[in-house]
Amino acid sequence: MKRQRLTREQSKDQTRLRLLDAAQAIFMKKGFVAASVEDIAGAAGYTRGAFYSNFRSKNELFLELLRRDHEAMQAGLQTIFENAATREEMEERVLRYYSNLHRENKCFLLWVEAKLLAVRDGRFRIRFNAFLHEKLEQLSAYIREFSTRVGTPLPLPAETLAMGLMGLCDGVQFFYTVDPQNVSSEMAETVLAGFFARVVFGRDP
Amino acid sequence: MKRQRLTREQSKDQTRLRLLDAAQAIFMKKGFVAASVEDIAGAAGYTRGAFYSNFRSKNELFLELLRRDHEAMQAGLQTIFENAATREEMEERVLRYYSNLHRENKCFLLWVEAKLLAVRDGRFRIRFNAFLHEKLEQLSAYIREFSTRVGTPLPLPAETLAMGLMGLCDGVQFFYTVDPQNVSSEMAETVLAGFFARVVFGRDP
DNA sequence: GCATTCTAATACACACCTGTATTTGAATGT
DNA sequence: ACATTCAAATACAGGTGTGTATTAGAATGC
Repeated sequence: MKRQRLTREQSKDQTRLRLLDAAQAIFMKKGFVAASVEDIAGAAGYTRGAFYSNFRSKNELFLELLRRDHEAMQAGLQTIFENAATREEMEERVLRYYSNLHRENKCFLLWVEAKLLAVRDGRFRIRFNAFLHEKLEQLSAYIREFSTRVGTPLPLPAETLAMGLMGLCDGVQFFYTVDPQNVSSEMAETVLAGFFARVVFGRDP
Repeated sequence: MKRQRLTREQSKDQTRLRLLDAAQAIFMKKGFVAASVEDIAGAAGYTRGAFYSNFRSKNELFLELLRRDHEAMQAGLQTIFENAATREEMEERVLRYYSNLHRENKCFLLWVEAKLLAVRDGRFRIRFNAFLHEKLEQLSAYIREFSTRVGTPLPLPAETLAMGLMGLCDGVQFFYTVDPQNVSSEMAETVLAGFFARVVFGRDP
């Protein structure tokens, strides 16, 4: 266990990372607006000096946070289509992935906060919407890919399906997040699976 | 145009109403957390004294605001089923209502803010979830009513349909609200109508 | 080893908000 | 008319936050 001296770059990267992780936790707990720069720096074990030396503003840090999660989710999506199999297996895999999204998606609240910020801050909106747009396009591409692989034409245009499925998932997850007492994880799954199967496959799950 | 002296009760009701309307506007513009009691009172043409004399807290006022909108929406929903008609006309009416919700729903952002607050404030959550729960139950009831009227069994349990449809609508409207440039009102309508028709009617709109 | 460079801490000056306590003045009741 | 009551304004006593400017000290380079 050698704790050797860190070079400047290593040290700064470490600080940056700790600030990002701390900010994520604080944003989850208190919300973006209520989270102060002091809270974040403090939770990471620094003072505001470290924060402003690493990020121009809270918004800047937030976008970085979203970029991290955006890339992670993109990577997760990619794995579904690897190791192609029979049509039945593909359908089953896609359905299970979709109807369990609400359990995985740890950063959901972050994206909701970001959307609200985007509504009110034009600068932020431009950069944020780039993520949303990319997400929609990637999902559309996967949907087309799926259609080709299973050899069935799509019931609706890929873009329409993409937006509907993302919207549905977000909407249902919001219910689940706000009121897990009444809206159980199983209920959310039932809804997602039910709608997905009817819209995409035209049958029951 | 007689501007006669107001009685105490009238005057207080007026103040209360102005505060509520001002708060709604401010919450929309700046968000609930960023809105200060001073902002609200100021926008209504009063000082904080008037605010605290009419509401216990910002949360309290917020719940009142939600109650107003909740009742208005409930009333809107009720009108669809009045003047029963043929099966085709009913389906058409329901479909049009649903796929245009995102245009009417002026207070959408208020409900998003409320959900975020509910996640973080236990007291608020209990009272807020009562609204959500009631909304879900009412919608389920209407769905059952619809099924009876058109004489077709439901493709999914009424509760499942209710949650899915509400979630879908919320999710799609969020896209539309955040990025109306890329996600047009027509696009939102297409998605809502497409999903609704496939899930509920098992056919294209 | 000494000067330089850069990260993070600290100092500063100011802005804004909260909730309660007290006061003011208009509406009410007799 | 006069005393009472109540809505809303104002006074008060803090508390928290911001961003910049300056400083301290460790890493780097010669």
